[in-house]
Formats: sequence, structure tokens, C-alpha cells
Amino acid sequence: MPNRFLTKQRAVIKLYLINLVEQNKLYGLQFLQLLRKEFEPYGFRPTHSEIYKSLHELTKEGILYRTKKLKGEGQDGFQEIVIYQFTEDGYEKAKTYKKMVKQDLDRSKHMINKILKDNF
Amino acid sequence: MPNRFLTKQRAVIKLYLINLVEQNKLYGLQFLQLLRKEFEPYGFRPTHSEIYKSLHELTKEGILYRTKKLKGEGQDGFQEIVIYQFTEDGYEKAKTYKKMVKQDLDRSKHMINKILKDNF
DNA sequence: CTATGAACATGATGTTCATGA
DNA sequence: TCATGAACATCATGTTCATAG
Repeated sequence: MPNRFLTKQRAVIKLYLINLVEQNKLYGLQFLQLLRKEFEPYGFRPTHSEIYKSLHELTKEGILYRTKKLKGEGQDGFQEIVIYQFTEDGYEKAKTYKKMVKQDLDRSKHMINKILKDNF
Repeated sequence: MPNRFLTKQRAVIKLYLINLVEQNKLYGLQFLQLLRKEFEPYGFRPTHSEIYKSLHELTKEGILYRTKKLKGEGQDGFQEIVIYQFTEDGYEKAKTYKKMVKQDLDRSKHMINKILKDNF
């Protein structure tokens, strides 16, 4: 039995990455910009290294795989980027992972409610 | 503007300590037992060093002061314990601190709700 | 300059060791 | 043994450096 306080940011970032990969083919810094925009109103501004570490973990866990692409088909230059997609069984694995994190988020939510109730 | 994810455990522990000091004269390990019991259903089990560090911080911040007592007036032995009480302006300072943490907890709560909404 | 990543540094928290009564 | 505390270790995250185009 673990001993955990609230959900860790890494888990939340991985959650969003999974969801974003489901819908689009984005690369690292795009994820970063998107998440920063999403969380700006909440005062949370993830760092680029957290995004990359999360992508690496998801890859290591066999959920995503990497492909390299050249950005901007046309004149935009030849910047190489790394695209992530689900592996064969990645989608299933992702579902399992999401379920775990959902439970942890629910737990955290209840805990915060309790803390507020106990102290205010 | 900081860059914070969810509320830190240290802040929450200090919140509870303030509230407990308001009501009782407890010492370190009693706080620990109490908090462990409170949070057991949530899978969170604080450590003794976190409690002591929190008490030390509250003392350094001028909110609490320490007095030494002997435990168990009677035959219980002569175990020395450290009791914490509010300083002269400690209660006021504590109110300010609590207000800050409440804001942070509200922010965290909204953030968790957003995360759940976005991903499930 | 953008994108990716590793290396390095700091922060937050946990575990172990020391001391006194 | 219980209580307190410091020292030490590890985890979580952030900042800086390196490399490629």
C-alpha cells in the first residue's frame, strides 16, 4: 500500500498526451504549447522536459511509437520532428493506464474535498 | 507567477496542524497518529519527519511557539514532549496562511475537475 | 531559430540514524 | 520504549547545456 498524496503531474501529462495522440498527429513542442494554453488559467505551466520525459515513458511502456517526419511539406524548411502514434496494442494499454489515473484523480478529488471540509 | 501543479502535502499538513492547535494541546507524534487516521481511507500516510518539519516551519514563521512538558502527570513516566501553541499574533498570521492555502486548494480542485472533464 | 534530448540542479518527501528520558 | 530531531537518500520536477537541422 503505497502512500501517496495527490496525483503527480507526470501522470496527468501522460493522460493528455494519450488523448491528443488519439486525435491528432502532433509533436513534442506542439503538445507543450497546447498544454500550456490549457492550463494557463490555472497557473500551471509545464516544462518542455516534462513533455519529452512523458513521451519517452509512454514509448518505453509500449503504448506509443515514434516516427520522424519533416515539418511543413512545402517551403517551411526541413525541420525534423518526431510524431507519436499508438502501437498495435497501444490503444488497449492506454485504456488501462487511463483507468488507473482516473481512479487516482477521483481519490485526489475526494481528498481535496475532505481537506476543505475539515479546515474551512 | 509561479508555476504550480497541485497543492503540496506540506501546506496541507500545516493547515491541519493549525486547526488542531486551535483545539487541543497535542504533541508531534499525536498529530501524526491523528493525521494518519484521518487519511488512511485515502491511502495517504504522512511520515513523522513531515510533521516535525511542518511544526518547525510554523514556529519559524512566528505562528506557533514551543513549550516542553512532561507527559502523563502521574505514573506514566517522565517522557518529555513538545507542546505547540499560538504566539501572540500567531492566530492572525495563521488566518492569513489558511486563506492562501484555501485558494490553492480551490485552484487544485478546479484543475482536477478540468482534467477529469477533458479526459473522461 | 526550432526541435529534441541529455545533463545537471533543485525541491519535495521518505528512510535511517542519533540522542535523551 | 517513545519522542524529537537531524542526516541522509530518493523521487519529482525544473533549468541549463548540447546537437541537429
